[in-house]
Formats: sequence, structure tokens, C-alpha cells
Amino acid sequence: MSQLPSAYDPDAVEGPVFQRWVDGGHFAQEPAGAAPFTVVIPPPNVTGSLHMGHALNNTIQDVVIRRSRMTGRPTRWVVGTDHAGIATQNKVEQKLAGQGLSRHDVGREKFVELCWEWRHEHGSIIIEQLKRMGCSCDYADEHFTMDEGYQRAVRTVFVEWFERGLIYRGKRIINWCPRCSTALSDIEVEHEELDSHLWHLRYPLKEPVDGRDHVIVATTRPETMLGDTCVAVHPDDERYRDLVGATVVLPLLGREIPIVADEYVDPAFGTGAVKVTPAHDPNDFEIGERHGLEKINVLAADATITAEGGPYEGLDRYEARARIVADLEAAGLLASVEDHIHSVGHCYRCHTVVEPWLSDQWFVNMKPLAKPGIECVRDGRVVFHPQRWENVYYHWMENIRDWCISRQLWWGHRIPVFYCDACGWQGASMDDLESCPECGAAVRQDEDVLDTWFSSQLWPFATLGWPDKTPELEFFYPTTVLSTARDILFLWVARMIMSGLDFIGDVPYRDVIIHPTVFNAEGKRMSKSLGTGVDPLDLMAHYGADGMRFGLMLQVTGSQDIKFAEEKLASSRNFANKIWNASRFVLMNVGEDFEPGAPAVETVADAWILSRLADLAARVDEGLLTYEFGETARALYDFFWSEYCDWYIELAKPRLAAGGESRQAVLRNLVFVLDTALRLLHPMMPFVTEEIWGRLPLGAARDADSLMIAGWPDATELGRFRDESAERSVGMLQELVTAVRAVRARYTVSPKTKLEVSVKAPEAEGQVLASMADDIRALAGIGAFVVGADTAKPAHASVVVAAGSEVYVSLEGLVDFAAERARISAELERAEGDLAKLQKKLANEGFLKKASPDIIKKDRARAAELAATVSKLIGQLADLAE
RNA sequence: GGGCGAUUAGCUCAGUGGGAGAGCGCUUCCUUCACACGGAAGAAGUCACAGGUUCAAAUCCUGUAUCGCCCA
Repeated sequence: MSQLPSAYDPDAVEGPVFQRWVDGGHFAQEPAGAAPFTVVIPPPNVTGSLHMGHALNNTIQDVVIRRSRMTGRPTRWVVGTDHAGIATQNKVEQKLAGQGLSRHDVGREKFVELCWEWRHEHGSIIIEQLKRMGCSCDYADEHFTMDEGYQRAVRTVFVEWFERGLIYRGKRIINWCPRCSTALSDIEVEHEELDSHLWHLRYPLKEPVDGRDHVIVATTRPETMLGDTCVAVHPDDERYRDLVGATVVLPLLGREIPIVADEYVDPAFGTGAVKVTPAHDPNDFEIGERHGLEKINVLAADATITAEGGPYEGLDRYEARARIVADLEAAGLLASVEDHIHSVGHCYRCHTVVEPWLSDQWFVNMKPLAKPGIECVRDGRVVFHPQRWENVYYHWMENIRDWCISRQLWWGHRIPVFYCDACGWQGASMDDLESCPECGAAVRQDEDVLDTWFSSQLWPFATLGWPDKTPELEFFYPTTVLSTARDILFLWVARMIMSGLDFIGDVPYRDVIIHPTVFNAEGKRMSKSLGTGVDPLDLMAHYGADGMRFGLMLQVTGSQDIKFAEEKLASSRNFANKIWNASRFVLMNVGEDFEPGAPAVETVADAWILSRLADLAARVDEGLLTYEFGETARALYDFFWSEYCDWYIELAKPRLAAGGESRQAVLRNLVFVLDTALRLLHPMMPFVTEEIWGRLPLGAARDADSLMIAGWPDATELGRFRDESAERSVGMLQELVTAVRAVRARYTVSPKTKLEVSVKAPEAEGQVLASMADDIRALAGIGAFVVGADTAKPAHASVVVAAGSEVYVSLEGLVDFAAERARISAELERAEGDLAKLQKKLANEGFLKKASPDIIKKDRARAAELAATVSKLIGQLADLAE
């Protein structure tokens, strides 16, 4: 009946199986029915391609989605990508650069057109890769954060927050990436500790005070001295009290600046006197505000020195630093240089060092939004898994700062604020304005676009049609689970929670899974640019999609990191092959005469496997409902391999060979257990399970034409098969069989040779063992098998204790005792001799004092090893004695 | 500076109050009619360290060390 090849070939199976799912229309879900189960995919960057983080995260989502779908709940997995402002713009600019052009050469309108072109050509790569993984997203309903409807959602949010006064424009110190030429929010900056220096600069006083003619300031950024507008000291600092109010002549430029007292200054840092550059440091900005200081911007957008920098104009920031330090040194104004480690911000997209920079930007006032965002976690409407992440969330939310949302890019949602230069009117508008609503003059729109995360924060409801009141939004919101990596907890998750509460009035999801981060085998961050990554597509080519998925699931534990272990994928591929072959075995035995039917307990083995199956179903439910993927994967692996294959199939073989009703009964059980276990495994290994399940002779039990939409096993109902007595009995059988096999292996008795075994067992154990005598004989390769309460130990037998009994395995005729005893005795003598010599050596104080520790250690280990050998050999001699 | 996590077999990791486990690797045997991507058996660990609580600690508490992550 079955012509399954003897090895599972993922390449031959995955494509056709996926096509069957598509053809069956199983991915989509209408907004109707019982309580829905919704997941929105964390939208991958449209410029991206699948990396290990995606592979892990999307497997997790597919596992929960597939299980839910099988339970019959209306289930929808919303898929799509975000427009990745900086990354996409970079791609298109690179392309233009190849033609010797900049975006300014082509103009804004044309540039945005080119971005769309790029998106249409390359933007679906990652979606295709999700299909390759078997992800069961609703592909017919793909979303993009620049879709027309989505644009309306973004604009609605902006206009409402603007009108409520939550969005405002201000001149602030923001993080500026000179390479991307845009502002970044605080959390888009990655801090890294770098080895640098602390330069001590001598600033001359205009007029000496109490005989002092200078003050020394310490700085990590000497080039910013061009923008200094004061020197600050702590008001309580005795060292400088008399200098407050004095005037300093700024070296190199000659500008006269005051010495001020400010609480912010840490007297313990450097010399206790700091140079203050209000346009280039957020803290200095605050000091500048308090003291009414000028803010001199000495850096241009590309991080070169402006005209304010006088002779240094046009120099790059690092070149300027070197020149300024050299010039100060030449002027005798460099007091000293210390080594110093300090934290430097880098752009999270391009890793360029960012500049704190004074500019006009748009901000969201976050405090009012954060309050309900904190509440919904405190009262359990949103739950983090693992729970400890809620503390990280609280800490950030409670110390939240205003969010800089404007970006100096062209690709993105343009800020819908219009300005009238004629009458000074300005306002946000849902419609593009041509003329001023006040005076009718022509208006101009703000040049900036919004942070990509500003649009991503709307993902759970904008993808369901908001701001329209769609049936989808009504039905599928709030969503059920969000799975993501910890590094976007603030960038994305916190903001989704806040905007969801603010606009929909409900949390965006109940459960947030923060999955571990995948590092490479050396424990380093996987990075495409550094070549330290592993490509999921390569992994699928080697291990199949199921092998990769299951191998990843095995590695998901409560730990926050995964050191990627490829060998887990190899064993998962082998596992898929094992399932394939166990199924192949069952299918080969299902002849034309097979009559499908309900499982039934005919033997203790049947009772045992059904009881174990009930246990598995309960553990898989428990594991998946609490998102313990590693534990669940191991439970499935152990059941399939170590119980179904290693024992039940082996126990079934004699009954299959016997034919008749016994054969039919065991076949029905084999098929039933396989059917149920495949259903339980399907969320993690969708392809191989689907392929096999389609071939099973299920008869009336076939409830669907695809396993993907077949019924999920009811663990409670399966609970009727629980049978502790059967589990104990088969446990005894396993113990006894293993013990006999060990004796066989110890004496290298051929598998073909039947052993003679007798057992001295207490009455209760004896009855159990006797009732399973045929099974025990078959599995352990036993010929004559005797069980009794007063069985005597035969001559020349090995004795082992197992299953609460003494087991005698006769070695008569299998081993040449005389020769064997002689061989063992000789070996024993030699070992004892060596051991005695070694012990004498180790008891010698002189040796212990003078020999190198390595040698002593080595000799001690050898002594222990020899002692173990001696006792083992003595045991063997006893076995072979009369 | 604050917070979080990790430290268990050669490697990657489970186990969280009462018998130290898995996968890979290693050793021996097996081309047995599902599977050599396999079967059988086996060797291998002072559970980071130091105190404490307990009849009992890999597991709970305190401290130390090392590594990693986040925040300031």
C-alpha cells in the first residue's frame, strides 16, 4: 500500500504540502465564530531578509497559531512589513550613488517614487522566506506601514495627538546621526564603552583672582570647546568659590565666557570645573537654559565644523579634535591627558557615532500615555512571559522621556503640519492643504517624516482597518499573543500598548512572549556585516524546515540567550526521519485487510502506550499554553522516540506477525497513537506530520482533509486511558529487558544467541513478570525463561538486580569459563600490582612534597581508575564461579 | 552606579527541596525483514566558590568570583 522512501526527504515534501495548504485556503479566517485567536507578526523591515531571530520568532508564532487553529478557534495571523525609513532610504541612495547621483539630484518626489519601486521589487523577499518556513500567516491580507489605509491611520493619530497638545515642536538637543543625516530617538541610540581620554585643558582667566590665572577643565570631547559659552563649577565647591563670576578667555577663539555655579556639576569628576557647550550636550543645554547662555552650534549636519569654529571650519569632527588638542598643547594649554573609558552613542541602523545636536524637532509628550500603559501590566491585562520582563518595562515606563518623532528623511509618513508664511498660521491637517485657512495664502508642509516606529506602534489595529470601524477590528482586536525579541521591548511593544489603550481603549494583546536572543556558537551577536551569522535558508537546506523549527524549539528555555547549537537541528532532522520511518512501518503493515476502528486495550502494552499518550497530550497542552517550547519539544521527542518507537512498536511486532484479530487490534492502536501524536507534533513540525497524516488509514476518525485544520487532541478526554498499573508493569519489563541486554553486551554474546534467564521474584512482581513473559523473551532475546519465588541461582550465571527481583543469566556454553577465568585473573593480577605500586608512591611524603601537582593529580586519577577496574574484574570472576 | 540573567558530563543545555538527566561527541557490539538520519550496551559530573537554613540543598537564603544583557 505504501511506497514511502526509506528516508524522509524534506525537499520533496515541503513545497507540495505548502501548496496544498494554500489551495485549501486554510490560512485565512473570516471574522465570525467563537473567541478568536489573533497574532500580529512583528513586521520585518521591508529591506530585510530572514535571520535567525526571525526564524525563531516566527516558529514560535506559528506553533501557537497552528495549535489554536486545530482547537477550532477562529485564528488569524496578520502578516506584513514596515517601511523602514532609514534602511530603505539607504538602499535607494546606494543605488543612486552607483549612478553618481544623490537624492537631491533627483528631487523628493522622484526619490519617493524610486523607494516605492524598490519596495515592489524587493519588499516581499522576507515574506516568501516565511512561506519556506511553513508559517501559516494570512498571506492574502498582507500589510505595509505605507499602505493607503495605514497612512490614514498614522495621520489620524498625529492630528489627534497634535490637537490634544501631546505632540509639540521644540528646539532641543537630540541624537543626530551624521551619516543618515537625521535625528534619532533616545532608544535608537546604542551605547558602547570605548577607550578614550580625559583631556585637561587650561582656560586662562581674563584677570587673575587671588593670584590664580587659569582654571583647568576636564573633557572627553575637546573639539566641542569651540562652542563653549561658560565654565561651570558646583556652588559648594570651596576650590572655586572665589572664581564664580570671573571671566575666562576661551583658548584658540579668544571668546570671553563667564564662570558660573551650577548644582549639576559633579565636584568629584575631573577637576570639578567643566566646560559648558549648550548646543552639543543635553546637560550643558540645561545649564545654558538656567544661566541664559548663548547656544553656539559648531557642528554642521555632516559633523564638520561650522563657521562658528573659526580657523577649524570645514574639518571633520575627529580631525578637528586632533588639531585642537595639538594647538592647545603647542600653546601650553594642555594640562594633562588621562586614559578614560566612556560610553559613546551609536546609530542603531548604521553604527556611526551620533552627535548630541541642537535642532528643531517634533516630540510626543509620553508621560500621560505611559500611565495607563503601566496600569494595564500591573492589573494583569497584559502579561509578560517570562514575567521578569515586566520589571524592565516598568522601569522604562516610569522614567519615560519625550519621544523625538521627526526624521530628516524623504521616505516615510510626511508630517502633516502646514505653515502659512503670510500670516504665521500653522496646524496639523488630515487633508493636504494648498492654502491657509486663515488668510488664504499658499501654505507649505513640514519637510520631515515620522519615525518608522511611530507607524509601527499602530500595527495591531491599523492592520485591522482602523481608523475605520471594520468587522475585522471589532472581531480580532485585542489580539492574543505578541512574540518578540527583548531589544524592541521599548521601541515597539511599550508604544503599541500605549497607543492601543489611547485610541482603541483596550490593550493590543494579552500575552507578550519575550523570546531568547540567538547568538552564534561562540556566544557572539549574529551579524551579517561581520559574517558571524548563520543563514536560516542554509539551515533549512540541510535539515529541512521541520528540522530547523524543531531544533530551535528545543533550544527555547527560560534563558535570555541561546548559544546556537546546530547539532540540535541535526538531531531534529533525524527525529523527522525517525517519525517518517515509524510511520512507514505502520503503513507497510496496514494491508488491504485493515479495518480502521477505535483503539482498544488488549494487552498491558496497549494500556501503557495509551496512558503515556494521555500524559503527552496533557504535557503538550500545558507546555504550549505557558509558552514552554523547549520542554514541550522534548516531551514530544521522548514520547515518539523512546516510547512509541523503542518499545511499543517492538512490542507490537510479534502480534503483527501473529495475524488475525490480534494483528488488527494492535494495528488500530498503532494508527490511533500515531494519529494523535502527529496532531500534537504538527505545530512544531508541520510538513512531515501533514505528509504522513494524509496517508494514514483513519476511516471515520478522519475529521479533515488536512492535518492543519484537523482537531486538536482533547487531553481531558484522553485522560480515560490513564493507567498507573500498566505504567508500573511496563516499567518493570523495561528494567528487566535492559538488565539482560547489558549482560549480553558485557560478554559480547551474539544477538542471535538465545539466553537462558531465571528470575527469583517476590510473588507480586513474579506475577507481573510472568504475565509479560512472551514480551520479555522477545525483547531480550531469551529462550528458556523461568520466574519463581524460590528460583535458585544456576551455576555459571551472571546475577543482576532488576524489577525488584534477582535475575540470573546463564553463561553456560556461551563463554569458555576456564579460559575466561584465566584471562580475567591475569588481568586482575596485573591491575592489582599496578595499583599497589601506585598507592605506595602516593603514600610517600617525599613524592607528594616534591613532585609537580600535575603528576600527582595524574597518578591519583590513575589509581582511582585501577581500583575501579579491580573491583569490576572481581565481580566478573564471581559471575563465572560455581 | 542600579537592575536582570547565566555558571550542572568534552560541547550545547534541561532539571529548582528528597534516586544527577538529554542531545551531540566518545567506547564496544550489531549490514535483525521501519529507520546506519538506525539498534543495543557503556564510560564520563566536588551541579562556579564560601558560608547559612533544613532530617535532607544542584535546587532556598547571604556573600564572593567570572561571563553576558539592559538602564543611567
